[in-house]
Amino acid sequence: MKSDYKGYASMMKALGDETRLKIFHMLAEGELCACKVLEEFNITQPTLSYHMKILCDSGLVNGRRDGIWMRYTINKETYDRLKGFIDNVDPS
Amino acid sequence: MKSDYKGYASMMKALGDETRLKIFHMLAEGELCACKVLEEFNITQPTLSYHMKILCDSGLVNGRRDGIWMRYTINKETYDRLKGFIDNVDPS
DNA sequence: TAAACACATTGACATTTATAAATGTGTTGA
DNA sequence: TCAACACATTTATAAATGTCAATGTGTTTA
Repeated sequence: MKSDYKGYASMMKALGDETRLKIFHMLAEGELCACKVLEEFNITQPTLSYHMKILCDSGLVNGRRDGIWMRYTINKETYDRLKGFIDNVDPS
Repeated sequence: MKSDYKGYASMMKALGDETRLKIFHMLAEGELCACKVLEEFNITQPTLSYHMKILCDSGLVNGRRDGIWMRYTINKETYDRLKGFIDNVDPS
């Protein structure tokens, strides 16, 4: 049960970008398709796709195909693990 | 009270590196001087200094001079803000 | 089957990051 | 004052990152 620093660091890194952090917060409201996310930012579609890949690779976000669209949600299990990790840091 | 995404992203980025994440966890046990931290890693002193600067700049860590040594602690206030931010993401 | 749509991948590029070697700075003790 | 110590800063460099333009892929509909 030793801490998986590499995994947690990759989650932190995924959230350590302003665009991705905002996306993550948007997903907190519920599932969104890529096109809806894209509307909120001044970035190109390939750039969004790149960011979504990083979020998904970190495990914090799930993506599923729905016909034409990609719908994204927060992976609650991974997210809870991250919260647990963060909360267990108890500065004396 | 709009979210300071830039600030939170910089905290996440600070923790989004395995070395810095481990340092942060070490500091959770209490104050440490740079030399003690350095013992735990296979990095040079300038590299550690670089990482400590990033942690301090993010606001998550405080450093204070104590004679010859630099002693580091977790900045509880900033850390609590980060926890609050993370906890307020409520995936539906 | 072909066109249109939503998204992914590739290639290129500028910027940022992590690292070490060399050097600088501030503090203590002889 | 000088030497030694702990740490910071500078310089250089290789690797990673964020971005876009161009192109590829899979899906739906005409």
